[in-house]
Amino acid sequence: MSRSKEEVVQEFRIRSIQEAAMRVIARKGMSAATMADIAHEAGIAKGTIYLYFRDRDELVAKTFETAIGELHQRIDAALADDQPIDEKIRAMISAQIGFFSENAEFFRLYMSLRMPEGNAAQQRRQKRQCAPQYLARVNALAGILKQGMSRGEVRKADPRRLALFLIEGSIAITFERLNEEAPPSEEQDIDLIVSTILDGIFIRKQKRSTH
Amino acid sequence: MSRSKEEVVQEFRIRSIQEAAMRVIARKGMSAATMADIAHEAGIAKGTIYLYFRDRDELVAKTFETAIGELHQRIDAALADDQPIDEKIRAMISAQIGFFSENAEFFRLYMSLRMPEGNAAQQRRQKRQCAPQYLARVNALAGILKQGMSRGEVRKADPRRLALFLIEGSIAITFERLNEEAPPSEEQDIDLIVSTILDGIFIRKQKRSTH
Amino acid sequence: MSRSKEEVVQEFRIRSIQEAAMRVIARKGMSAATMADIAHEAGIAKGTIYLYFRDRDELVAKTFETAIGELHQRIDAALADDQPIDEKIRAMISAQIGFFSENAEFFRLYMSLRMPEGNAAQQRRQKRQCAPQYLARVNALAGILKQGMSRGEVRKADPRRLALFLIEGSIAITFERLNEEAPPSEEQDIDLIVSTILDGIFIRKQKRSTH
Amino acid sequence: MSRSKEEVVQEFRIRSIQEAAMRVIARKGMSAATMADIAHEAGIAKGTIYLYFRDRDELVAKTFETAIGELHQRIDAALADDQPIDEKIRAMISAQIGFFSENAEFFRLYMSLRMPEGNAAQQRRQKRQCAPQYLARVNALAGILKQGMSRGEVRKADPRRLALFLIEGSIAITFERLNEEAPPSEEQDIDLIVSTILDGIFIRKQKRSTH
DNA sequence: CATGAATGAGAATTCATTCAT
DNA sequence: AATGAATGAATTCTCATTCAT
Repeated sequence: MSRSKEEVVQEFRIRSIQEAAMRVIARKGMSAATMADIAHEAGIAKGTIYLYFRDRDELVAKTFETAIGELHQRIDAALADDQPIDEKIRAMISAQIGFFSENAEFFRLYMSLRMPEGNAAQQRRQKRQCAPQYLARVNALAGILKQGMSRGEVRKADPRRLALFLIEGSIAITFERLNEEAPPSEEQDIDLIVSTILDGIFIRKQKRSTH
Repeated sequence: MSRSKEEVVQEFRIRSIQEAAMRVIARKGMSAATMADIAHEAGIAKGTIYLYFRDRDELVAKTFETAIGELHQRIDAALADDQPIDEKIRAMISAQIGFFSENAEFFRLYMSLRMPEGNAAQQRRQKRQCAPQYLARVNALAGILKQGMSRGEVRKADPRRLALFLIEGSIAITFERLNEEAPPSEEQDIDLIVSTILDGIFIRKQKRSTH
Repeated sequence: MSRSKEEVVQEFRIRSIQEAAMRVIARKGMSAATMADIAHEAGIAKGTIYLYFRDRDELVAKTFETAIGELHQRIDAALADDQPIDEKIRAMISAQIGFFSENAEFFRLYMSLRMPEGNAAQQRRQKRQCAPQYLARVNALAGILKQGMSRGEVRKADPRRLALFLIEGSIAITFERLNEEAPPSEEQDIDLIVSTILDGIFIRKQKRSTH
Repeated sequence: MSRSKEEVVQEFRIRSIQEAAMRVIARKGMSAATMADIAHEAGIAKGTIYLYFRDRDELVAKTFETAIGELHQRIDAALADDQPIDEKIRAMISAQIGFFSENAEFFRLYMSLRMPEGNAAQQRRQKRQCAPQYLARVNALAGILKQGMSRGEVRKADPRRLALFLIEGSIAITFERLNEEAPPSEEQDIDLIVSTILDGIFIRKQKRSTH
C-alpha cells in the first residue's frame, strides 16, 4: 500500500514533468526548450528533473515515447477489430487525427523527433527508442494492406511504401488542421483522406466503363 | 567587369558556405551543427561566415531557400507544360524524387526546417523565409488539382489538403528510398505513387460494374 | 540505563557513518566523495548524517580526528614508557606503520587533510580541528628528541624540524608499503627507518678511526 | 617568423593561465578553485581557458607538470655533476628548498596532487601524467644511493625506500619553512637535513670508539 | 576582405542541505 | 529519530558573435 502510494507520486511526477516538457517544446521548439524552462513550467526545481531522468536526452526521448504510446494504443485498437479494410483504414486515420487534435502541443515534439539529430551515439539511441514506435505503426498498416492484397481487395504494390505514403500524407493534413483557425470537421477530413486513399483523385471515365 | 568578378567571388563564397552548412547539418543534425563546424567544413574562418550572413538563423534559412530553389525550378518546369493532369503529377513527383536523390544531404535540413521552431518572433521570421518555399509548392499543386476539378478530371475535394497529402506522402517514400541500401528504380516508385494518387489503393469490384 | 542505551546507539551511528566516510573517501577521493555516497555506504539516509554532524566539513574533520585518535594512543603508549630514546623512536615508527597497515583506507583521508584548503575562515577552522592532531604528534616526538639532546644522546638540532623530517619520511615508506603487492615485513621497514634515523645513510670511514 | 610569433603568444597564454591556476589553487585550495576564479585571476574570460585546455582536469594536470618540470631540471642538474655523494645530496636538497621557496604558491598544488583523487579513469590519467614526475625524482635519488652502496659509501638498504624517506622528510621541512614567519636561512636547514641524512640523529658513544 | 582568438551569456548538471512526513 | 524527495546555488563547459590584426 505505502509502496504503491510512493509509486503513484513518482508516476505523477514523471507525468507532470513530461507534460511540462511537451508544452515547452511545443511553445519554444526542440532546441530552445531548456531544462530551466521545463522545470519552471512543471513548477519544480531544475534539480528535481534529474531525480527522474538521467539527462535532457532521456527526458525528451521518454516524453516522446510516452506521448506516442497513447496514439499507438488507439491505432492498435482501430486495427484489431475484424472489420473490412476500408473501415480499418478509416478507424486508423480517425485515431490519428483525433489524437493530434487533442494533443496539439505534442505535434511539434513529434515532428522534431522524426528526424534523428545529434552525434552517432545519440542517433543510435534514438533509433532504438523513437523509430520503433513509428515503424510499428507503419508495419501494422503495411500488414493490413498486405492482407488486403492477398484477398484481392487492394491493388498489388509494395505494402510498406503504401503505408508510408498514407501515414505521412494523413499526418500532413492533421498538421494543416492544427494551423487552421477554423478547420473543417474531423469527419470531413477523414472522409477526404480515406476516399483519396481508397479511390485516388482521378476520375477515369473510360476506366469505369471500358475495363 | 571587375565588379562582376567580385560578384563571382562573392557568390562562390556564399555557395560554398551554404553547401558546407548543408553537409554539416545533414551529418550532425540541426542543433548540433555549430558555426565552427560549418566554417571548418567550408575551409574558411568562422568570422568569414558573418561577412555573408547576418547570423546563424539567416545562414540556415538562406541555405534552405537556395537548396529548395532548384527543386522548385524543376517542379515549375514540370507543371508549366500543357500536359494532361496525370502527366503533370507524374512530372512533379519525378522531380521531387530525383531532386532528393541527388541532394540526399539536403534532406535532413529540409526535415528540420519544415517544423518552425523558436518563439513567436522567430517563428514570424521563419514563416517569411522558409515556409513560402514550401507553400509555393503546395499551392502550385493545389492549383493544378483545382484546374483538374473544374475540368471534371479530378474528384472534388479541398485542393490544398489533397496537395499536402500527395506531397508529404511522396516525401515519405523519398525518405524511405534514402534509407534503403538498394531502393527500387526511381521509375518504380514514381509509378507506385502516381497510381496510388490517381486511382487509390482499393479494388472496388461492385463499383466498376454498377456505375 | 535507558540513557546509556541511547548513547550506545548514538555512538554506533557516529562510528558507522565515520567508517563509511573513510571508505568512500579512500575509494573516490576527498572532493569526489559525496554525502549521498557516504550515506549509501553507511546504509542510512542522507538526512540522517545531519543528525550527527553539522555539515560535510564537520563530518570529515571528526572522522579524521577519531581515526587518528587511535594512532595517537598507540604513539602515546610508545613514548610513555621509560625506555631509551632509540627504543622510543622504534616504538613510535612501529605504531605508525602498524596503524596505517591496519587502516589503509584512512590513508587517503589523512593525506587529503594534511594540506589545509579553502579560504582563510575555513583554514582557521581546519587548523582548530585537524592540525592539532598532527602537531601533537610532531610535538611529542620533538619533546623526546629534545630530551635526548639534553641528555647528550641526540645531536643538537631544531627538534621540531627533526621530528617533521622523521615523521614525514616514515609516512612516505608507510605509503609505499600500501602500494606494494608484496611489501617486506613490517619489521624490516621499521629497521630501515630506525637505523636511518639514528645513524644516517653514510659510512664515514675516517670518522670511525679518528674519533 | 609569423608562425613563431603566434606560438609565442600561445605559450604566453598557456603560461599565464597556469600561473593563475597555481595562485588560485594556492589561495583557495584544489577543490575550491573554480574555472571562473582562475579566469578572473588570469584576467581573461572563462571560455578562453578552454581554448588552451580541454577541461579542468587537464588544466590542473598540465599546470602541475609544467611547475614540477622546473624543479626536476634543477634536481637533474644537481645530480648530473660528478660529485661525491654527500655533495649530490646536498645539491638536491638545496634545489628542492630553493624551488619551493621561490614558488611557495605551487606548494599546495604539489601537495594536493600527490594524492590521486577522482574516479578510476581520472586516477589512471593522473598516474600517467603526474606520478612519473615524482617517481623520476625518487628513482634518480635511488640510483645515486645505489651507486653509493656499491662503492661502499652508503649503508646497504633498499635504495628506493631510502630515497622516499629522504625526499618526503625534506619536503616536510621545506613546507615548515613556508609556514614560518621567520624561517632560519636556507643554508641552516640544508645543513640540518643533509647531516641528518648522512649521519642520523644519534650520538653512539660506544660505536665511534669500539667499532 | 579574411582571420581566429577572445568573449561571456547561457545551458546542463551536481550535490550539500533542508524539511515535511 | 529517520527518511529521502526537493531544492537551487554553484560549477563546468559551449558556442554564436565580435573585433583587432
